[in-house]
Amino acid sequence: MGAMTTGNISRAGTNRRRILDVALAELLRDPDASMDQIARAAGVVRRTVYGHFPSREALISTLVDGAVEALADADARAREGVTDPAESVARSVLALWEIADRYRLLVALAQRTVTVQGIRERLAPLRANKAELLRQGLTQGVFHSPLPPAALAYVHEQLLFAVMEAVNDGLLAAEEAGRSATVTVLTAAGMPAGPATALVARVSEERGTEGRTEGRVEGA
Amino acid sequence: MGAMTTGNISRAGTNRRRILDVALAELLRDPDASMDQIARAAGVVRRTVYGHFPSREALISTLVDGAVEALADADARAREGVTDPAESVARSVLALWEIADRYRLLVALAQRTVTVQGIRERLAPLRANKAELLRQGLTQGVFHSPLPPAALAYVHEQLLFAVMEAVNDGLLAAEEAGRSATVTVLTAAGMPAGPATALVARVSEERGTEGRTEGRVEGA
DNA sequence: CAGAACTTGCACAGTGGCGTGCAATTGCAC
DNA sequence: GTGCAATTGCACGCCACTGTGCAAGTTCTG
Repeated sequence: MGAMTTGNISRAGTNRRRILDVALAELLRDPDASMDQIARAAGVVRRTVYGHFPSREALISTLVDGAVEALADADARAREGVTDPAESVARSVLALWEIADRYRLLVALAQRTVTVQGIRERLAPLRANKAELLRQGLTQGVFHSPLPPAALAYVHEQLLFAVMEAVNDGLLAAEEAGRSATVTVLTAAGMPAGPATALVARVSEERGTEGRTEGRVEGA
Repeated sequence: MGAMTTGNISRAGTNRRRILDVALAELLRDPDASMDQIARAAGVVRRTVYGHFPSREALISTLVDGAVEALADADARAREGVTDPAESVARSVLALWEIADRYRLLVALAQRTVTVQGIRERLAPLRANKAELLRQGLTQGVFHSPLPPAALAYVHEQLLFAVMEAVNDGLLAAEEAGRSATVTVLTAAGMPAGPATALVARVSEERGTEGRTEGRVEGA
């Protein structure tokens, strides 16, 4: 009884596919989604999922492999025959975007672990400040970007994370990283590389000298 | 017996502080780190942690609040009295970086959920391709960046994630997003905004017409 | 030294997830 | 219809983690 929920599409293949699709969505919405959550979301019982995938890990592996393969293919196809680096990058990104867009709702939300979720939430005020700053810059013509200020603020935030990770992985010296990150943030906002570099050099010089009040913050 | 492990620094305050420090590291290395892992890493028994923080959530909250407060302060101080947007952004980022650097090992690694971890791992080959491409562009003078190619590849990857999230949050139209993201990637690599925009317009136009082979991919 | 504050070690109940086994049911194919 | 494959609905056992209680220590403070 009660087999009217989503209709029994049955015939394994279809179900397996559906499980994979739904699992992608569920898992990236919440990386800790349980097998039961996934199963229910797929309109299926937990036991059935185990019928298709021996373990949680196997399911995830299948998922990731598929996505990455699609991305790699798109990237390769987009770039074949193109020699100019800039055009190559452009084609690559555009192609990747099309694929990634399918996973957009998913991949992007994947960054929201419980922990990271909380952090970025409380970072919202900072981001708002930065957005306002960017808006001014765009209006004054100091910056140029097709992105709205708020989106640019997101970009800046993630950009800093990226540079941090680069430092962690030894791709970049920690001392240089701050200035490099700053220059990159400015250029990402559409400021020409030359002036951006000069500005950062000047400001960072200033900070190095006059800025040193030597005291520690008093608070806890 | 056996109280010789790390030496009993005792006197609560010190311990509480240490627990917070270590917890930050552990939690951001693995957002699902258990109270036991944290306690052990702090050279303390699980029960002791509960002596300082009533629950896991309370611990995390304390942590995040502290970090965010520090960041907000630094940002505010760096920007006071500065009117030029570009300089303001530069000062802000440099200041934030100093603070964030403390959490670098931590925050950056936070993105490595088990799920995300696997994804980015298998994305490595793609990233390597892109790094090589960027290297060429830098050599040829098409791109300009203080970052080494490999680090720039990280930046590009995260940048795409950022734009995806912006789309998800309704800050940006999905159709425009691909092109905007591409322009931003190019400018972040140091390409001037004007040419970047033109290039993307041309390429994306091309893709729109000639590129449409209308067929779906045959594979699974 | 005495007492207070803090830590430890152990034990406990509760919860929630994983992976498996098995019998019953449902649907598809021939 | 008969058979076959997949799905279902329970049933487990197992493990890891959370929070709490309590009786020992241990170390600092006065």
